[in-house]
Amino acid sequence: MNKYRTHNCNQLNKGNKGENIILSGWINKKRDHGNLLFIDLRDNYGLTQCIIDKSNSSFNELEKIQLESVIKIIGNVIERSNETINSELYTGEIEVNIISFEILGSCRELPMPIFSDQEYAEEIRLKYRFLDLRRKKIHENIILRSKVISFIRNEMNNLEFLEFQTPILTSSSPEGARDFLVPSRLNPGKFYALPQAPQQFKQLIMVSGFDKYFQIAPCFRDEDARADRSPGEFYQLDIEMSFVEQENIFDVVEKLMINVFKEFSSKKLLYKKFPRISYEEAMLKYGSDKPDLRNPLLIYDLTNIFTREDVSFDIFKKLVKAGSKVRCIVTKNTKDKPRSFFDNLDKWAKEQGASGLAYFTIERDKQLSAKGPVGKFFSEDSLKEIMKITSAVEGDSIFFACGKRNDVEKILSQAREKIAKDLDLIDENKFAFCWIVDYPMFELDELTNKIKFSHNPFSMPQGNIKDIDFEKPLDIKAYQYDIVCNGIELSSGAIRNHVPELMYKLFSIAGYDKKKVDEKFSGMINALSYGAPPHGGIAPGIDRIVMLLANEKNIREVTMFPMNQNAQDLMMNAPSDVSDHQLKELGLILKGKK
RNA sequence: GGGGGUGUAGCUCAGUUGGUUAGAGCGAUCGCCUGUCACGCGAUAGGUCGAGGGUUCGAGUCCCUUCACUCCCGCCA
Repeated sequence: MNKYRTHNCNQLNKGNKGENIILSGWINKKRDHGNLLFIDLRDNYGLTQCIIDKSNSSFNELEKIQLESVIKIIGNVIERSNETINSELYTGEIEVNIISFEILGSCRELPMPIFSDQEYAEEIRLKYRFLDLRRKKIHENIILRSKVISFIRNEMNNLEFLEFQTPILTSSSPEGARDFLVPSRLNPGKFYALPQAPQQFKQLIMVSGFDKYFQIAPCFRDEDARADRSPGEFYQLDIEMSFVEQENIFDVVEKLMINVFKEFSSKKLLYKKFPRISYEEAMLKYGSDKPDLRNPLLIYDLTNIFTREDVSFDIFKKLVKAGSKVRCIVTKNTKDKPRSFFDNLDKWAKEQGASGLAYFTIERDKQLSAKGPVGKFFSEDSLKEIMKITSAVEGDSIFFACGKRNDVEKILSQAREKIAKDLDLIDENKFAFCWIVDYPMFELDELTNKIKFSHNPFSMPQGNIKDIDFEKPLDIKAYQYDIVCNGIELSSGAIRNHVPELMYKLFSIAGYDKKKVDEKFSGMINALSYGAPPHGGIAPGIDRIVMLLANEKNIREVTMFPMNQNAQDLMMNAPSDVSDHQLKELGLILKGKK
């Protein structure tokens, strides 16, 4: 108890009847009956209805006070009559009869209402974030975030992981995302980089012999935003363990995810044991390495159908001959869907930059036939073969895309989502987790046609080191894995390569000579040559986990002070100009603005 | 860097085929109202229709440019 309050705004009930109390909070809502005034007083914890009538000398002043002003109320608790009980409030059986009040913080006219379920332009929400955060839904999201982080920290502690901080000012790394750079005053012309992740540090922690590490780690990447990706900064549950295999990591993370999601959501887990899907299979069946497994639609490869004599769909046949792939999505029992359903999808695909989606529906008159604009090109036998490959039956429809493998994967992945949404196939009350495993170590850069790391250069290639065929680098798989939930990539991780010679070898394949590796990764490579344990880890994204738990589609809804899409903080005006003096001290000259 | 959407009162939105003085709800201000909990009733104020240019007798509406916000592609080892 202090001078501001004896109770919070979600505490009083019938048991407090007759007590003299003090409450402080924001004026959430006023209902003015002329000679009788109701005030809903709000704080972090809840609402309490307060009441005052004309006989009180404070009435006139209170009647005029702005919503969202902060006031202190001295009053007594009275029981409400049966008809006036509000069962939606914890404090709904009582109200506070106001004796006197005091303004603690007055409020100007609001740029946006607080007590409302309306949605507002992002610009105004971000500029007045401190007001936006008073609103119920987002206020609760931020509290949820706090609780989730606290729960995770507790779980990790119980599993005997040690929490360490790693540097925020570190060195720029050549791989990966763009770095945020910080000029060094003491080392003119040189720059720190903010860590994209504590990747090297957590490995060095293992080399230092600490065995099991975690951190709720800030990560900084100067890349463009998406709905599920904050520009600039985000948080990962960074984990690293020594003397482990892939399965040991899965075990820890799977249990952690199950505990977190059970604790904070009433939605059901679709799988108790998270399915493992190889990268290759994911790309084939879902067109993506972050498939939403709630979505029952699957992709099938029909390239070979277009080499048949009895299929006369010449456009596709020509493309297939030139190396294109044909893949399809089957929709069940859609024969009675209106023509517009099919045409809209074709139109939509074209809008996405694809060449469109060909389609037909399998029907039976006397014999099997394909109904739709391209149906006539398929013989009955070819239809049977298609049905065999795709498990399609009469009444189902088939949507085709043809093109380069990457392009087909991409458009069909998007089409899977789009069709499932249109047909309402996704159960929003489920969480579908899965592991994506067996990532390739390298991939071909489409622009330069050179081999590059497809994921993390520090990953351990699969198989016995002596048996790895370095002549076929694109065939090398890595102990590299992602965890995905409802189509959102929650994290990726890997068993690390702790063998320096092997590291040099892999880097050389990606075009880095020994000198460059020594230069760019000196801390790392040096450390590995002084007795490094086998180790591995993972780093689930905290923001995205909370986003899923809060049932939000946008990461700003679970971020207290987010930046806008252009990486600006509209409340704090960041980024901002700096003084000439500051620039001079840092040895920087600006070339001028655009 | 590219593509889509949005931009009208403090807030959320409507505004027909280009046609008189640009509307509504909430909020604000003023008045009435003693049991509301999205209280109710009445009145008043509040507009560079994001900005600039163009077409037209006439533009919120059509065209061009541009800005802001947002979604997507690229990017994100």
